[in-house]
Amino acid sequence: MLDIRRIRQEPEELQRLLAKKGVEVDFGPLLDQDAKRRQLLTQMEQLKAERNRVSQEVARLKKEGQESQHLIEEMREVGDRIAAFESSVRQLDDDILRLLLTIPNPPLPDVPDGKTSEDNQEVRRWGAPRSFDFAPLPHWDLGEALKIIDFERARKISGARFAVLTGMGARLSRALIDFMLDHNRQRGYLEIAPPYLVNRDALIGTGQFPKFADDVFRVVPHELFLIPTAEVPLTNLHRDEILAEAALPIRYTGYTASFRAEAGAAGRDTRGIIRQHQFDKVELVQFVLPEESPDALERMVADAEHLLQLLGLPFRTVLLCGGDMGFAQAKTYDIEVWMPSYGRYVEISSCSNMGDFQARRANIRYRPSASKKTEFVHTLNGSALAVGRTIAALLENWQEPDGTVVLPEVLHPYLGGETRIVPT
RNA sequence: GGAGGGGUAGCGUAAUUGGUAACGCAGCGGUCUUGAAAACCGCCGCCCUAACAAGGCUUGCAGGUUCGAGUCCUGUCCCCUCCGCCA
Repeated sequence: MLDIRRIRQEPEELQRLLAKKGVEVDFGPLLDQDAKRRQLLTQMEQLKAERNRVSQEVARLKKEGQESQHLIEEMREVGDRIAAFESSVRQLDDDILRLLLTIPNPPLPDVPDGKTSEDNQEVRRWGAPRSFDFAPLPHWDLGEALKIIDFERARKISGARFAVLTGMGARLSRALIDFMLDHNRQRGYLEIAPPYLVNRDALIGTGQFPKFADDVFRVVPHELFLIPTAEVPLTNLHRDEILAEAALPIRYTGYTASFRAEAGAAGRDTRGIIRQHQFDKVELVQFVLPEESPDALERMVADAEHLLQLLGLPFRTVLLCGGDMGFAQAKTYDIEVWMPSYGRYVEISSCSNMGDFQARRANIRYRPSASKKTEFVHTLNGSALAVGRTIAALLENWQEPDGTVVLPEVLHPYLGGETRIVPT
């Protein structure tokens, strides 16, 4: 959420930055309502000050046994006027908040211009796509041949965009989660196991609501929502809290299933496990001092990249252009893994600096030791990594001509010493 | 799901028939001290403001009654205990 004071002070600059995301915003109505609200607020507070003063006077007169009826009648009328102001101010508050919640986070100045993923900037490349001397299979065919992914039965029990992992598929998934969590913990993140169902305020806090409610599964009649990412519960852990400066940075990692309705993604990635309604992910979330968030983002990307290096999966890292960024992000790096079936790099992690955007929505602050005033922290999040896509990448990149799949060494301890997946 | 008890600043506790939130601890700053402790003084919820002054708001949340609500009324959320159910 944008700071209304900043909108007052530099609306043109904000409009210029938001244009990088391809968003045109007219702050006019918002600023009008803001000005009106502050004017009404002042008048209301003056009346309240009078009422407080006279009420004290009434108490004093009563104690002394003196008549106070005329004051009470006077204040009854003042009370009615206050009530009228209150309802106007409340209405304006609601309107202003509703507008603010729909304005995206302006990108940081070093975010490149551009409209689509074509305009993203590649910043790094690691490993090289393998050249196969046989015809490699896509992971959906491999998964069925190895009997480790069952799409048929998933369709039966749940529908499209679901998968059942079987045998070594399920074990590989569990091993990856374990491996990723251990790795992240060793790099300074505290492991968290959060709820998968959250309330509306949590989703407003991280930015999914109110604008992207259609992408989230809603559990009626409880008004709870299935998390679209662990970012939601992890970031909201500190909603409405004032953190000690000494406690920062706070780094969390957590495994959860994630649930996305994928509204508007019809026809994309329909085969395989790249895009599912339910998928596993290990997430990183950080709360940091504002001045430290740029460095924290670089470090977070390196943490996620390191996992891919250990797994021996070729990847490239791209800095997203404004037009390809999400609603709440101030700066985003995507890490893309080489996916032979696609013949290109595919997103396997997205790491973002959210600036104070989520902190304002979720009211996450800290108290700088130097000053009395509280400040908003900066939040960051990133996947490390998306488990389903990692499985797909491992199967495709490490398949052998005989139909088996070689498992990277780092996973052997997590798989009881198994070194490859063989057909059963 | 049912019954009962509870929610006041980081923690622990106050507040007369309704009269405008008090105290202790912790924390921060200062005095004193070689340093520390102790003692003493100040600060120690939020908003508005460039900042100040002034003012407003704040007893889980949202309403209501009232000149005035921590206190009375309604709804709701959360926590605890017991019963029921349950992995």
